[in-house]
Amino acid sequence: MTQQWIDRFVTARRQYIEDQFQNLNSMQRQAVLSTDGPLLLLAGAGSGKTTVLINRIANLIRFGRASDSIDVPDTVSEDDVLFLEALTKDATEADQCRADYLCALEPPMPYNILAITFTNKAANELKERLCDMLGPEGQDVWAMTFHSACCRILRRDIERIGFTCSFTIYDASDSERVMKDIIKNMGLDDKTFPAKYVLSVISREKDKLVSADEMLEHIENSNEFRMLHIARAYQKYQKTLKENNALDFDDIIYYTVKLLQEHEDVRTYYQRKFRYVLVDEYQDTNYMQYMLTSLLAGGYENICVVGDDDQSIYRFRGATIENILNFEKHYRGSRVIRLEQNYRSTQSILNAANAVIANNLGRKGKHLWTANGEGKPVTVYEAADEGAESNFVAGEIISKSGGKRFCDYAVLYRTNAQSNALEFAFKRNGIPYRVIGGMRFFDRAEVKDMLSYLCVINNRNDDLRLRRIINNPPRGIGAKALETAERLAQAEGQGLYRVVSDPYSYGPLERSAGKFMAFTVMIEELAQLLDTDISLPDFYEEVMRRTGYMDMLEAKPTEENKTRLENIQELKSSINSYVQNAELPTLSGFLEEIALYTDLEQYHEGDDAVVMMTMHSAKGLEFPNVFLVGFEDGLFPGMRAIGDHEEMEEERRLCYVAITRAKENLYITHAGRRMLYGRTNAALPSRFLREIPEDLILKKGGYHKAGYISQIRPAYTPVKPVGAHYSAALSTPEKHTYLELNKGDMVMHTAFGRGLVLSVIKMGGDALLEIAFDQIGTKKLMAKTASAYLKRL
DNA sequence: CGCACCACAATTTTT
DNA sequence: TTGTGGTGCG
Repeated sequence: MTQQWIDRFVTARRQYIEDQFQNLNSMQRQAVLSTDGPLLLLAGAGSGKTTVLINRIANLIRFGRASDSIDVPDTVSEDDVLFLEALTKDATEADQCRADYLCALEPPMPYNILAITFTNKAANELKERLCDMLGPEGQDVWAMTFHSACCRILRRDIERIGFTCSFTIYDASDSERVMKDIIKNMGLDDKTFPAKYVLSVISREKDKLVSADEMLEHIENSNEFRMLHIARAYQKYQKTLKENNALDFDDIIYYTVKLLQEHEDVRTYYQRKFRYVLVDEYQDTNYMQYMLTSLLAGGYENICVVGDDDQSIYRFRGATIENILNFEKHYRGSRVIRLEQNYRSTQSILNAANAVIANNLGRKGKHLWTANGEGKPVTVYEAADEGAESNFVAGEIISKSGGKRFCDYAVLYRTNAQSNALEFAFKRNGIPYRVIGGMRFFDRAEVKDMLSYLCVINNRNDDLRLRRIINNPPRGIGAKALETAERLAQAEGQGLYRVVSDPYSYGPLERSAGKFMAFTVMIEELAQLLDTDISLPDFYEEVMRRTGYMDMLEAKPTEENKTRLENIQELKSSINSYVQNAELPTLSGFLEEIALYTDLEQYHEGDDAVVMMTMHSAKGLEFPNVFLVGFEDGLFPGMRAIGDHEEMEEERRLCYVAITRAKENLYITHAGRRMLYGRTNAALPSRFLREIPEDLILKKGGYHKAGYISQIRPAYTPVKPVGAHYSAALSTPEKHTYLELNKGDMVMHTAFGRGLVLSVIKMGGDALLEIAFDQIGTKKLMAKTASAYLKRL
């Protein structure tokens, strides 16, 4: 064929493929059709990014890189070109088949595609929608979370780094237990070295891919004794976990990266396997996850990341917004596509969100718009206290809903503790509600106990779980006997189970040997049971009985124990559903699923109830009516964020996420005083409220008029009030209208009382004041905001 | 060994 | 105010 024919073919091919994605807008389609090389997809809230992801994968499987390429196979004839050009929208099935065949260019198999998400929920949604679109072969796409993908990789090759493939996964509380023991054993004070803090330092090191030894090396020549101890604790912690054949959440990714880095054959295997890598919620990835994805995509460099820098709200967990900001530096020749059309909210809601987020400096910049229409203004309600605030929310829901479709309403707050007041109001008003978050099913003691039995049966090296259950229910194995056994195990460099299962070989254990024996025989019998063809649920039933756990609960039928009994029964239904869904159900498979599972999905059970959750948990969700409560400085943005620029930007992103959850109606409420931690404090409206243009806001609520504010707010005298500027000045004081204070000044605050200025730090046109108040202690205040309430003494 | 009592701290938490 | 974890006693 001549070049002209080839060009015509490429054009016709592109046209045909484009026609297959008519349901998308042009930016979305561009994202779907850009198959080759690194691609950064900046997808604003509600811009249909999951749809894009699914269609992109569909395009890859169906047409390979055809939509993005000028390559034409030699087999294509002039006839074919004419056929494609003549093809109409209502082509016969046979013609479509021929067209598909002609257009496909090196299409990958489903298992050549890796699509990584953060949550199980997102992964499941992806899988489901893929299967809807592609049929059963959608199952073979690697659509899973970071952690489950890594587990899958590790189960295959982890033996190369000294674990066995039946490894256990430790959750945060397991890790804490281990660390507490280590701190104690090292003779360190658990006040100066709280396990949580030590673990967080370790977590950050792991994120940087720094091993315990490397950390110690770095620290050794400095004289940071604190870090030195932590580095040693890190070493011990990793050693303990290895002995227990256990990995924590960070290890799952850390070791996968190490495995890929250090074993060329493994790396090559996956780099050849994954022709296309897609990463969802890229703004939430940390360094380690960046390394992982970049290693996995290192073969073909076909990496597509989807994210929204404005929705990065997990910095505190190590997520680094830099990954998204630096994508174009990390991957040369990358393309960037912005999805800014929003299909979720009204323009008013988007305007509010745009206005708030515009105050952030470190961002790529996006401007959401919608064809949905203006919509109603944002309702802002000022309440006297959290009780009144809750009543307003309850009242509004009752009058608006008319008792129907409660599930169309969501209440979002900054901290879980805020749900209490709301729950009272909802109960009083008979509004059905559901609180998401807080205590999770698999965190309940009795559930963890039963799971611990299963863990020990699955992995006899799991000392941590063994210790949890060895005397639960009580078997007369006391702390003393256990301690002796542990010392023996330590001395021999063996696992606890080894010692305990052979107690007669150890003199010091003779008194409790019988009891140890009885316990280990029971475990062994259960383990043998597993080798028969017993079903997993039946097996679990046996575990509940033979361990005596059920008897223990039935023996004392208190209300509490009845609930516990129900909970361990409920675990059986989890096993049931696992068995039904898994291809090849195994105990270790179930345990892995549980370990990597959070019951966030509980929300989609579909009962008609108002949902309450934190703004963090609401990410990715949407509701027709959203209430954002507790918009007060000190609560949202939180105390810690005030005066810390980075933190403040993160809070603002959270605010942006919260606002963009609403489809039709958005309410924002704040209270003049709020009880927190048993203490009532005066509170000022959140600065984020002031960032929303007034013309988008409809103020509601009589509290303002009831005069509370005018009581605490002293007559504010704006500098030279002139005509129309007067009201503007009232709501937003201009630069330098604040009280100029110096270190050492005594001040009087209308709400906080008398105080001494400890420090003044200038920040732009504002200043951060640190004031020690006589009554309530030291507070950080922004001069601009506080000036209205402060006077010099 | 189990229970009661006290001290203490307490954003957010996809895995 | 709430929950949790550690300690000490019966």
